[in-house]
Amino acid sequence: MAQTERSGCPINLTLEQLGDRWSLIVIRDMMFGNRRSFGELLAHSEEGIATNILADRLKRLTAAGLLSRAPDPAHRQKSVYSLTEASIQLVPLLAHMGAWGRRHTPVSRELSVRAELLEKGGPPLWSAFMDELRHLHLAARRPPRSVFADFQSAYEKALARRARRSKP
Amino acid sequence: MAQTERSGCPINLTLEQLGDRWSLIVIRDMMFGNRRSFGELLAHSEEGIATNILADRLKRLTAAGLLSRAPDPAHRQKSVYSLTEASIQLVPLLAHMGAWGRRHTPVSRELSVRAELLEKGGPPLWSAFMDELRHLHLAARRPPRSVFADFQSAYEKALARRARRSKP
DNA sequence: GAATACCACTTGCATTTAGCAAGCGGAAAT
DNA sequence: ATTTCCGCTTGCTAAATGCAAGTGGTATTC
Repeated sequence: MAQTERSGCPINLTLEQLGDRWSLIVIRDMMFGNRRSFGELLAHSEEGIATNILADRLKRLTAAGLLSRAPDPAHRQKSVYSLTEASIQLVPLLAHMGAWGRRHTPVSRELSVRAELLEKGGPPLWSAFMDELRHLHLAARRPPRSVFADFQSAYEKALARRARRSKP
Repeated sequence: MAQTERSGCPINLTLEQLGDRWSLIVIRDMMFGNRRSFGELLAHSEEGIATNILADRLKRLTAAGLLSRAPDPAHRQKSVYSLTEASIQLVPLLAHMGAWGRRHTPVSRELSVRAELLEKGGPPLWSAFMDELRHLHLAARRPPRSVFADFQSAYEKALARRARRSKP
């Protein structure tokens, strides 16, 4: 989708930037899954993103200032992609998408736990998460608590609960 | 975009429902512009939606339970489209899209005033607006204040301010 | 050093979606 | 009867997505 600026409405302009099938999925995976390289994003894509689409989106989002890219100091073939302040500020938007989706679409329980926590935690939790993302992606100071760790442990609990529930 | 349920993640499922170029634009126009017919949505489309896309989206959103359609009692050729509870619950999402767009995209001042009010008003204002939309679209009780009227007058003030500013 | 594996894409082709504008058929107005 | 209105539909082109093989450079293994 070309950047066409069909109108100056903020909702429209946000959609022109992010309103395709895959951009927010890439940002979600970096944000919640801490995927930072092409290979990680590809290998762990729940939705099965194609290589050409992933390459295209990483390039576009980087050009638009929503991601940044640096060489991986540990491995010369790889780049490390990071969120920028602009993409970190999408946390409330993604939280609302998660909340709406939990209510109106047939979500899987395990993949919903983060959305549930974000909804329950509200704006204070979102701010804490954004601070943590600034630490992980922008070299900001480490915040006192890890929202990320909360998400992970809730997800693992949900997986364990499911494994227990599916016992014969 | 076919409904493929590539994963059970709520963000992904929300995107599968609404993550195309036009669905949220149609919902926005119904919500904020009170456009209720095919002809109105077409004639007042700031972004110039094409007739085949509009027809397709109205059909899809209706089938998905995000819009409802009834014959227009005043005019036999027309239908009246209404938001449903599911689409009314998109207000916070659209509010956040507007807020993000105001910060990160080159918005026009006049078309941003609603987004600015929604951001300033926060969740209490969103709830009031949703109640008003339930009145307008779902025959719920009329709420005490009109958020809609606030939006309109702010928009008209911004237009007047622009007209005054462009005087030679 | 040669062979193999890894890495991030790129490519070629098919399918789907968006975009433009004329066209269609029925209803309403003149 | 003719013209206009109304909500689409259609035919065609352009753009985006999707699949899977291919490419070229780097790193590791034998």
